Amino acid sequence: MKLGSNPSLLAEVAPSGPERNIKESRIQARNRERILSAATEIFSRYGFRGATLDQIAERAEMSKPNLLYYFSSKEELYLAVLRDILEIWLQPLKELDEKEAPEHEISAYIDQKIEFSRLYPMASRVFANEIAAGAPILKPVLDTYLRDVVKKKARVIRKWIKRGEMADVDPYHLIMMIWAVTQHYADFAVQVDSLLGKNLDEQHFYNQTRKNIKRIIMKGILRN
Amino acid sequence: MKLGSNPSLLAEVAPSGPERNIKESRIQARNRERILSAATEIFSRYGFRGATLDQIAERAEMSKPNLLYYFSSKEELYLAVLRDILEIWLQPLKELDEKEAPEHEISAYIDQKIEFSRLYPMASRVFANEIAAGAPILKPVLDTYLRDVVKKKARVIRKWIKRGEMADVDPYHLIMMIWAVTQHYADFAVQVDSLLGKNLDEQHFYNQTRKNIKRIIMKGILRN
Amino acid sequence: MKLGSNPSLLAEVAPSGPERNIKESRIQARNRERILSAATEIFSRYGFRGATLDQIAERAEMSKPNLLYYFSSKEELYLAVLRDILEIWLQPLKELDEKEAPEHEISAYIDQKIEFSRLYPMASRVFANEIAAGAPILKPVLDTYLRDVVKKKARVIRKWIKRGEMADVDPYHLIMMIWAVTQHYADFAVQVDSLLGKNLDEQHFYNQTRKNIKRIIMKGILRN
Amino acid sequence: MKLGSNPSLLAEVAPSGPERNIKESRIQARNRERILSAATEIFSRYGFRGATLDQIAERAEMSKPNLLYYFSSKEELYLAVLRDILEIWLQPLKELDEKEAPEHEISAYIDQKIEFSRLYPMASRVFANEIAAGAPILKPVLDTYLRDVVKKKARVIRKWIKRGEMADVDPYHLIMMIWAVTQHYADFAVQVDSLLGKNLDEQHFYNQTRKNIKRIIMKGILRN
DNA sequence: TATGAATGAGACTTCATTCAT
DNA sequence: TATGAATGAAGTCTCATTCAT
Repeated sequence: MKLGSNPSLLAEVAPSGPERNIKESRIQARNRERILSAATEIFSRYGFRGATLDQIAERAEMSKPNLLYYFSSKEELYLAVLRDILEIWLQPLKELDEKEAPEHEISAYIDQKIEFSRLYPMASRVFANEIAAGAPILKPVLDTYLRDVVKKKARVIRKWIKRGEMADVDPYHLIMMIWAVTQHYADFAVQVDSLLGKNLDEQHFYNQTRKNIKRIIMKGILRN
Repeated sequence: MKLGSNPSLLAEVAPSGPERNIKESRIQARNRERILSAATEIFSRYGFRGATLDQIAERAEMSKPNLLYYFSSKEELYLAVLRDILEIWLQPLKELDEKEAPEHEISAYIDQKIEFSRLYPMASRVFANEIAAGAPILKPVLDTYLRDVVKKKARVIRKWIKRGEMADVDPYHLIMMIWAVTQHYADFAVQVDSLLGKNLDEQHFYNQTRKNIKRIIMKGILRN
Repeated sequence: MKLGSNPSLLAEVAPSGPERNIKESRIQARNRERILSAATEIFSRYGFRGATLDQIAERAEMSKPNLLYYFSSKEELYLAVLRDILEIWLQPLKELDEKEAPEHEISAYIDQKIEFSRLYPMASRVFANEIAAGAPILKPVLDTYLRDVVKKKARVIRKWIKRGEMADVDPYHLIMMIWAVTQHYADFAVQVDSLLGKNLDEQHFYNQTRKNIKRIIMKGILRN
Repeated sequence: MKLGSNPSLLAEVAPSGPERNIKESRIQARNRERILSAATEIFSRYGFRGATLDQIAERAEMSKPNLLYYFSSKEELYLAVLRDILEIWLQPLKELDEKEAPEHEISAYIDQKIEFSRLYPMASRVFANEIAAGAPILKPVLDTYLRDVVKKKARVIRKWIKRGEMADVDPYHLIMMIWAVTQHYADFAVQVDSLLGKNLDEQHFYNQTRKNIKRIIMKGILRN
């Protein structure tokens, strides 16, 4: 799934009409994508206020007024970026299946979260910044959409516990713990680099990371 | 330990002399403290760029030029805030003692980190924002000071492992995992609130949190 | 030659393309010129630090941010003004021709310098202020460009002396003397006014000036 | 004569009273002098607006409020500096004596002006800056005091001309020419340095200068 | 769809000056 | 006489946004 091309949360007018419009629509789609990608990068580096439309426009190889043709304000652009992120970010959680064994499901979930950190570290940091700043923009979405998704999955975990398939831990805390641990490698990347050195083989690093996280968490939720 | 009064990183002239000087020095100390406290709050809410000296000055009940009389630029103020935070933040880690049992030491460490999240959530968020933004200011400190402190403590953990007192986990990943999990409750407080509801008893909430985190991590590092 | 339209030192994109571009480029050229003219006036009156962008923008009938759209900082604007001045100022010197008689050449040079003082007294004063202040901005240009131009012309004068066509005076001192005397009437205009009264006919005044200066200098360098 | 200690133009309350006051008055005198000297240096480098009281106070090794105790505003301090300069600057002109031969008198005058440039280049530049900036502060003094002194001496020169002791040149232009040429070496020192190189022996340089200037001017005003 | 030009609202910072002691 | 503390006014510069084409 590509950032900036998520149709479910980002309202897009369905292009319908003569061929010329279709072509233009392709340009539009490409430009939107380029903008969102550039914005993600710049927002992740400088935060909402720190980022400037100039920087984003330059990264997207586009004039500032043209950028504002696609997203009519800085805030709107920021919101679009956040929505995209949230969707990809929640996708794996939605897939937790109570019919499967918790070991398998939770292990797979951790894998996917780490993969997200590896693939979209900048997106992850935009999200982290927004939340750490008190979610001025995203609060409503957190209070409704996020809350509902998590509530549903907490129920799944509770079922596993009731069935005696895993230890009796608070589902919410477990979920948050997994989030915290897996995102840490994206959000605090500089710090991680400072500690471990930057010259590590990325593939190897993420394997190590995965192994260590799983060793502790999976053992921690085993029924004893 | 109070924010803004840390003498080890923030150079403060020791007030010694006639009474008049002491009094003036007290004004200074009090003002510095008020500024640092106000700055922590504002920076945590809006990030470095998003925060304005106007806001900070108002919060500190002080004119802007007077604020700049104490900290000669926004960046210097920000740096002072970060230094203070880093020091308090690392203190508990420094206390890990290889002569004690790892269960006790790590348990105590987790307690202290959670306590920090509870007492200084805003400070924690300033730090998180800085790191997520790529640590433009703090990078040098991370690469030297932080790196050294952690290296020393990684050695302690490795000794415990060698002595067979705990499971064979990577010390760096363990430390980062504890950081990730304990800070999450400060840094992502809004998100936590959205999920758990805000009307929870703080005391009870942190007890729950502590219990759940420890249950998983302590079990996860048990020698099997 | 008009101030602010000097293409040799002040990079200007050559306008070439469809009519629309030409028109816009004309706006640019016109605005640049207006700004440089206004800046010369204000800088001459208040010096670099004393001048404010507000004043310059108002004189140029333009908003301050728009002014900064053309010259991205006060210093850049100042530099542009100085470069323009230096070029016009040195032009006449470059024309000294060793194949002609020194009387004719030096006489013509004095004429041109006085004319410059008459036409661009403000520009001359900006230059004088910069140099008197230690040339914080212009030093590098003086050390290279100016130095080279003068060195070349000193050689011309030495040739005249060798050929016995004029008295044996130091070329550098002669050139500086001419500068000093001719610029005085622009740079110290207020003082001149105070002494001679302001109600003098400008044409007549400059004729008098020219006559007196030439009488002394030309006689002074005659081979005896 | 020392800069900053000129009692004729700079109003000083005559200290009279008990011994203690006299002592303090000595401190006062010393401080005034130090301030004026520091101010001359800073004003010469940065102009009136460019200079800051902070810089001057630091150079004078004094706190800013204390400096303002002696000169109650920046403008007042600047005026004091200018008055001092003007006095020393005019002194030699006042000594032109019609009873002596013009060659001797004018030659001596040039000597003294060059000496002033050599001894007080910074003072000379403060003056130059003020005049080039339109003499916002000094205009009244120029219009009265300076005007009168020069008028008197112009009469002396006219007498010499009438008596046939020198060529028939305009006295005002002659005086201004001497000013222009002799001050040039102080006011445009950086430019002179750029052209001639800085590593010249100062003594030798000024001898050369004097020689060249006199050769031209003295020859120029000879009766033919 | 695209962009050069323009601007109002502010942000940081400096600085002469005053206050209180 | 001296100075730490404080501030109002102003200055440079940035930036999201709009205008005109």
